Amino acid sequence: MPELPEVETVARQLDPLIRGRRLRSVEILDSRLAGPDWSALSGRRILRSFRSGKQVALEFDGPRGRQSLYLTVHLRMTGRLIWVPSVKGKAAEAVARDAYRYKVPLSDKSLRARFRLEGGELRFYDHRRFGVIELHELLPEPPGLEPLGPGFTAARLAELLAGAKGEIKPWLLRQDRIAGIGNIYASEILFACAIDPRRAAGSLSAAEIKLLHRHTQRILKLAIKHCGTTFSDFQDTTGSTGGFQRFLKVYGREGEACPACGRPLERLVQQQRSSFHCLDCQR
DNA sequence: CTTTCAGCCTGGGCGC
DNA sequence: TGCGCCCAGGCTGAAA
Repeated sequence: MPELPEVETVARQLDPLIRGRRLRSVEILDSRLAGPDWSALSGRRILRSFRSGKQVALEFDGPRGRQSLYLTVHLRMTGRLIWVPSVKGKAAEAVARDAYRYKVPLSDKSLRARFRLEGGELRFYDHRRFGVIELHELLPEPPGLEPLGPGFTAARLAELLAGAKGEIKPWLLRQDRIAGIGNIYASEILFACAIDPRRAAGSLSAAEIKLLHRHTQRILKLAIKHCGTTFSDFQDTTGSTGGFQRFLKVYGREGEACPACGRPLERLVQQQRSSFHCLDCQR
């Protein structure tokens, strides 16, 4: 689930649930996550939960003059952060199940870490175990531009694209250029711009760059508004389930009619990732 | 320098 | 029921 809008959704939903709570203990259930000295967090209070690039970051206070610590979570493909309040038995499990619904449901087998806080625990589930959790004294800066920040302008985008090599769709996935776009939104953004994903990144006209700038912001903001995209077998939805999948125009729709012209949409593979596009609408 | 491409993991889904 | 293959919202690092 983890592109910018989904990570933003998780960080926002988590914030009011865990802000101000003190951490009691950490239990790591996956040896891949065993690196940091988790005891450094014990007794510290969470100041806020926010997004940095595609990562969820939790700021912990620095008691007695010590500096803050930042816990960063990269969800990669299947990571999930679930808040389970300390209520009795079945009710707590129901909260965990309903907090977010995915194609791969929560199971105890994919529970990788638990952060016990006052009043509940923050669980990290990760079916495929690609997720990364780190501890930092200074918040690491995302390598690329924040697309919803003031620095992301059409002019800046044009500068970045001026020297760009390769095709535009893989370029949009480069986190060291723009931080936050992933495989779903790259296809959706290019469809909105009517730009062929195979176009050379350096070949976009000034008008196309303006479109790219505008639709990148528009689509990311719209997806955040709908709590991101959830691929799910569940027909049942809850308030915190992503709703943007209803608005996907091309992603995952190979063979379906283009919403603009009706021609069957195509799937192609670029750098081992699927891209979806319309041969007529995108040039 | 670029670009490709296996690898990291754990399945689900499909064709045979 | 089983086997082999392809697929998956991300990213790294080695090879070419």
